[in-house]
Amino acid sequence: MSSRESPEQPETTLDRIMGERRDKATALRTAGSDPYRNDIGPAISIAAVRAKYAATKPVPPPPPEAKVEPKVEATPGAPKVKAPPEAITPIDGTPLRVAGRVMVKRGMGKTVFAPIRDTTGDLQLYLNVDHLAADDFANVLSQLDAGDIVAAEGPAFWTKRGELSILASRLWILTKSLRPLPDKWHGLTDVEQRYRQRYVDLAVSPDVREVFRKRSMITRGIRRFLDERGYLEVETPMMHPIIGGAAAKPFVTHHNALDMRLYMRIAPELYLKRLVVGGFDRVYEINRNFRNEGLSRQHNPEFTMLEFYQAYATYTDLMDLTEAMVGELAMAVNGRTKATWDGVEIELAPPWRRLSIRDAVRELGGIAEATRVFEDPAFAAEIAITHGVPAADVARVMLAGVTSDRGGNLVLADVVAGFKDPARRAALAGSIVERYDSPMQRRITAGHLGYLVFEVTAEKQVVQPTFLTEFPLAVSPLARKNDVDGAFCDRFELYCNGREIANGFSELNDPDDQRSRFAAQMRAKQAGADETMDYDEDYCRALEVGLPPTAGEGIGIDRLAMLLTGQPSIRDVILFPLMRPE
RNA sequence: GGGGGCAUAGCUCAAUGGUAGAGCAUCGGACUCUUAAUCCGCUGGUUGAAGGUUCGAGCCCUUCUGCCCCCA
Repeated sequence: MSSRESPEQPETTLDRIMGERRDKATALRTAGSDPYRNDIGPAISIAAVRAKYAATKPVPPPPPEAKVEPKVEATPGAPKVKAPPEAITPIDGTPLRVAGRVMVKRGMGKTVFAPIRDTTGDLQLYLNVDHLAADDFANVLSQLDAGDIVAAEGPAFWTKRGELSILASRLWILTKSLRPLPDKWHGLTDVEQRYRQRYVDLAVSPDVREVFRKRSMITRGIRRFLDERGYLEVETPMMHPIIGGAAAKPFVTHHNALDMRLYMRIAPELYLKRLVVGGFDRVYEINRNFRNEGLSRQHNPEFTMLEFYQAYATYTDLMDLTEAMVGELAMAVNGRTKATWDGVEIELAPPWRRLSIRDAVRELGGIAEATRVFEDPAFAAEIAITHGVPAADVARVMLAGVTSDRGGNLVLADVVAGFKDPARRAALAGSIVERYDSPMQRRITAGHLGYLVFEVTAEKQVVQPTFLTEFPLAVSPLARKNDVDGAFCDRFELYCNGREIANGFSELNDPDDQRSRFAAQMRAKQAGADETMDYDEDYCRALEVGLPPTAGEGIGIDRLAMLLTGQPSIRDVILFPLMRPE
C-alpha cells in the first residue's frame, strides 16, 4: 500500500500514475538530468525532416499478412540462440535533432518505438540499445512515458514497413509529463472535457488542430484580401461609455479610477465610421464583440467579428466584394469552393443569389401577401403567433417599433383589437400593459414585425449562400434609406444554411436623419424594448462634420469558420468557449 | 426561460433492484522493425453531490451541480 493513502483520501489510479511519474522525474534528477530542462531544442521540424526525405521513400512492402516468415526450428533442450540484430542503413549520415511530445511508447525489449509529435507533424523515434547512448538507454529511456516532451538526435532511416524514423543516438526528456494522456485510440470524446481541457484535446486530436489552423488561415486570408485592396487595419475601443452599433444586450463593467460605467462593446461600427469621417477611406477591424445573451450552437457571448468600411461604395459593391472574398477563402482553406456543413453541401463559388426579404417571405415562407407583412402590424403579428412565437415576445418586438405620435401607421390598441382570437388578444394586451407597462395609445411601425415574420417563416429555408436585401428601415437604425421606397433601406444580410453570416449596408450619413433614428431608439427603449441603442451625440457630431458616401459590413468570423471547417457548433471553432466553472 | 438526454477506473465503455466488470493505459515479466505491436501476470472504484424508497440502489424517487440537444 502506498504511503500516500489516508483514510479520508484513498489513492486513486490517477494518484498512483502521477506518483509513479513524479518518481521518474526524481530518478532523472538523480541521474543528473533536469526533468524540466530548457538547454536543448529541435534543430529541424518534423515536417522539414519528412520533406527532406520524401523523395527517398522506398516502394511499399507487401502487407504483413502476405509476408512469409522463415520457419525457425527450435531444437528441444538446446540453449536459446538469438539472431544477431539486423543492420540498419540510414538514408544518409546526417544527424538530425527533433523534439516533440511522445504520443505512445511501444517497448520491444531492447528496442522502443516512440512516435513524437511537434507542431508540424508526427515522426517515429527508433530507440535501440545498440544505437542509443548507453546512459540514455539506461537512465532516460527507462523514465520515459507517453506524454513527455523529448528531444532526440540521430540519422533518419526507413523501416521495413516504410515508416520514416530517427535512429536515435541521443535522447533527452525536456519536460516530464505527470498526467496520463487519454486513450490513444479514442482520444477525448467527452465534449465537456474537450472544451475545458483544450490543451489535451489539441495534443491528441490532429483534427482539432486542423480546425484551428484553418481558422487562423481564414483571418490571415481576410487580412491579405483587404490589405491588397487598400484597407487599413485599425483597433477601436472594446469598452464603450454608451451602447451602440447593434441591437443587443451588453455586458456592464466599471472603471474604478474614473468611477465610470462601461459597456463591453457589442459592435465597433460607430467608431469605425468616425475613422472614415477622419479620412481613412477604407478601414477594417477583426476583434471581439460581447453580447449578453444565451448560449447555443450559434452563439458564444464573446465572438469575433470582422467589420469593414469603404468610402464611395454602396451595399451592392460590398455584396460583390463578399462573394469574392469568401470564394477565395474557401479555396485557400479547403482548395475548393464546395463546403459541407451539417450534412448539407454548400456551393460558395460566386455569384450568390440576391433576394429581397419580401420575396423571401413569399417564396420561402409561403406567405402570399408578403407585401402586407411589412405594412400591417396586426397581420404580421398574427402570422408570428401562428408560427409559435409567444405573445410576450411578439409584444416585445411590437414595442421596438414604437414611433413618435405622428409617425407609424397604427395605434397599438388597434393592432391588438384586430386579433379575432380572444385568447391571443388578451395575451398580447396583457404582455404590453403588464409586462412592459406601456400605454396602448402608442403608434408603431410594421418593420420589426415584418422582419420577425421573415425569421420565423423563411430564414431556415435559406440554404445556399444568399444575400437577403431590402430590410425594413425600422430594424436598421444606421442604414441609408432607400431612394425609392423610404420604408426600406439599402441593406443586406448574408444567410447560409439558415444562419446569418454577414450584415452590410450603405451607411446613413445624413446627420438629421440619424438623429431621428436615435430618437426612435430612445422611444422604443422607453416603451420597454430592450436591445436598443443609446443616443450617440458625438457620432451625430461626426456625421455633421461629414461622412463620405460609405458602405460597411460585418462578418461573423466564428460562423464563417464553422462553414469553412464543417463544424456544427460554434464551440468547436472557439478555442476556449465560455463554460460554467467546474 | 421551457422540454428531453447524459454523468460508472486516468481514457473508451458494460452491468433484470441482488458480489461493480471489460478494453486501453499504468505496474511486473517476455520480446532487437513496432505502428490500436504481441504474449503472460497484477493492480486500479465515494458509480457527479445530497437526501429518500427498499431486506438490499450504479439502476427507482426528489433536490442540486455540470455538460449536450431541441424549442423560445
